[in-house]
Amino acid sequence: MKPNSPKISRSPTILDVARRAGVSKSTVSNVIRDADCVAAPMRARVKDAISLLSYRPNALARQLVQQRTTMFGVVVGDLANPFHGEMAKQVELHAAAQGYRTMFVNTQADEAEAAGLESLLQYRVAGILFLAHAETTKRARQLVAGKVPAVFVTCSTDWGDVVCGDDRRGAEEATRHLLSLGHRRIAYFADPIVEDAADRARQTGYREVMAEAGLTPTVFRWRRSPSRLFRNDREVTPEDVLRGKRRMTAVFSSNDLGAIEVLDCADRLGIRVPEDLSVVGFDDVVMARLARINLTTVAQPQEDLARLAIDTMTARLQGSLQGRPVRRTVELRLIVRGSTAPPGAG
Amino acid sequence: MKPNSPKISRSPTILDVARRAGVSKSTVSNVIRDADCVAAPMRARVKDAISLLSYRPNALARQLVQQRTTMFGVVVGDLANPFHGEMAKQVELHAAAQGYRTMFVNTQADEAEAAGLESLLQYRVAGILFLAHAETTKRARQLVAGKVPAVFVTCSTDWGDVVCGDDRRGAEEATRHLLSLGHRRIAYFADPIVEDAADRARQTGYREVMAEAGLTPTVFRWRRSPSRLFRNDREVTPEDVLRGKRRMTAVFSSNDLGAIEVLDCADRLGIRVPEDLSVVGFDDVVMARLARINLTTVAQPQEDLARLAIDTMTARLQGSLQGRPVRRTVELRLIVRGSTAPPGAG
DNA sequence: CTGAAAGCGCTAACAC
DNA sequence: GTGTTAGCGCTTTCAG
Repeated sequence: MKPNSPKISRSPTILDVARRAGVSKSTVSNVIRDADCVAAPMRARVKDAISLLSYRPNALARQLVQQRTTMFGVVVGDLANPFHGEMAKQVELHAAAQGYRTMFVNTQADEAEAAGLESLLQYRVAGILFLAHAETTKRARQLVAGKVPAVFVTCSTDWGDVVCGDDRRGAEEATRHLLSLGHRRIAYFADPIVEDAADRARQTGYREVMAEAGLTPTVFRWRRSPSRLFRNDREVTPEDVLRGKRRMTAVFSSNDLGAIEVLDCADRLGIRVPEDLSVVGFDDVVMARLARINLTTVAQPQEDLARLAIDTMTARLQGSLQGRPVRRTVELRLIVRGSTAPPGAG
Repeated sequence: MKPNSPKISRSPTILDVARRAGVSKSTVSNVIRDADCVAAPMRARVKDAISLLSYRPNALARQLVQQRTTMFGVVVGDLANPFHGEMAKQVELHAAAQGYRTMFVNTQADEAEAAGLESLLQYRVAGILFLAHAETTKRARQLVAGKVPAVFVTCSTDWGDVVCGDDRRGAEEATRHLLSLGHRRIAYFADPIVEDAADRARQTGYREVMAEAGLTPTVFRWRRSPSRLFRNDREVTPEDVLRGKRRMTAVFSSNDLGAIEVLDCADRLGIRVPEDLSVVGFDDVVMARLARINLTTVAQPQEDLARLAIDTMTARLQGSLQGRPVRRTVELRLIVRGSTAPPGAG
């Protein structure tokens, strides 16, 4: 109604700044974008007006007109999982260092993932980083493939760039470590929360080294809630595996959480680690370092992985990386702690 | 140059859909916003066009014109910390359930926090949730106070809504538990990563119950990297505290991570838990449940905290909550596990 | 119930 | 160097 009643406390726009400084919109725009075509005194005047009004550029408007955003979508399996939490942190850190904000999408349920991805795409994120991904999910592919670059960290796919550790070599090293200690009956325990491709690679490393040594690989798989152990879809108890004459003397777990579960079982069954049972994990989560856990494990260099992932993403965005998906791996190294020893060391 | 060369694979806009369906822009808009003023056949025609072109609304454009976004900023101290990881997960989940996306800002360094907040404000986030906050940071206040609603979860301030556990009562209960087991020399160990206000409240609970029982409170504080213990700014070793005639028989730690650190020390010093030393933590991180840790602790109901935080935020946004900052607390409860026992139980 | 028109705050040519 | 102008993709009055 009253034409000159000011809208209360609307945040100032570039136009307000321009009026205040007595210049035009574009001069202000030039100043805030650090364009080099503005005279020093003019620039100072504009900057004064900016801080006077405490003007803050509207990223939405800018990105709308520029037709590109500086946001990444990050799909993370479960932030409560310490490995994912740490990875997420590193990814956010490196993205921020490159001027990108991150939108997180927690997922586990398939439906949530699809909805989350859809929403990320509506925000026109510049790219999507997958810190977890079920390969079986064809949905993700049809949703994002070709629209924005996707890079998969610590998980795998054939339709996007992949950054991960050399899982197979890592598993080989772990298995060799157990062999060199004198173990012969070494089991592989698969935790289903490990991505399929990573699990396969680790399993392959394990199987190969076992075969080389003339030993039979034995693979078990956890099923969650409540935790139960399966071999070839036949349920077996941890007791079956860890007790008796034909018992396993060592377990190589596909991740640290699984390894810690094995420690728990051992404790319950009164089996001593490492005297009666050696355990090796994978990831080197912070927890693994605790004196009470003290787990021998294959360390994943989370910071390197995150940096490489962000670098790959920005390379795609700048066009310095083009064409077919690439796969970049980093070396893994075994950290020997107190959960492994020669069999019968007690 | 060639006026009819189509821009290659630009994502379709509302206008493309309108043309394809032979209607006007606003009709399409009415359809995608589920406005009830569109005839069924028309709506169907538009929907066909939408899926034909696989049109996806541009959230940036929408939010620019609506002058409000559906994004929350989330300031998180350290995602690698399992308590924060879990909280972050719950917050993301509940925000998503209310139709809000979350932008995470990792912080620890003061500078990073300011830069992160600035960037969140440029994105015009609808509100900011603090999952960690150093009260000393006056910067945050001048940056966000009055601009967008802020809610502080598990940390405190006087310039925004606060959602947290009843730290004092929780600490009282923990201390009483130790007293009732027969302990008299009970120390409080403060971990500096716990927010100041929370630490104060927990300490108060501890001191009060000690005083009631006619006992002297004894407070120690960790300093990080390398972990060293201080009392009144005088360095003392864990050995001083946990060994000898005047040794403490119980430790109440301001968080689980600190409590686990105490377990580590005990292990190194050959002190048995709980026979020679009882330990109580705070938070109930997943780790605390491990058989090897098995920590008695005050549980924070992370999901309740997250839900309450999001509810508070949305209430502010809808205007159903107005005026001065509110403080909402949830009850905490003690989980008794294996790290506590009567003194000299061995 | 549908369509035309006016912006949201900003950038990016392109004249002056 | 600086100002003018035309949109970015969408919502939202307001006439038909």
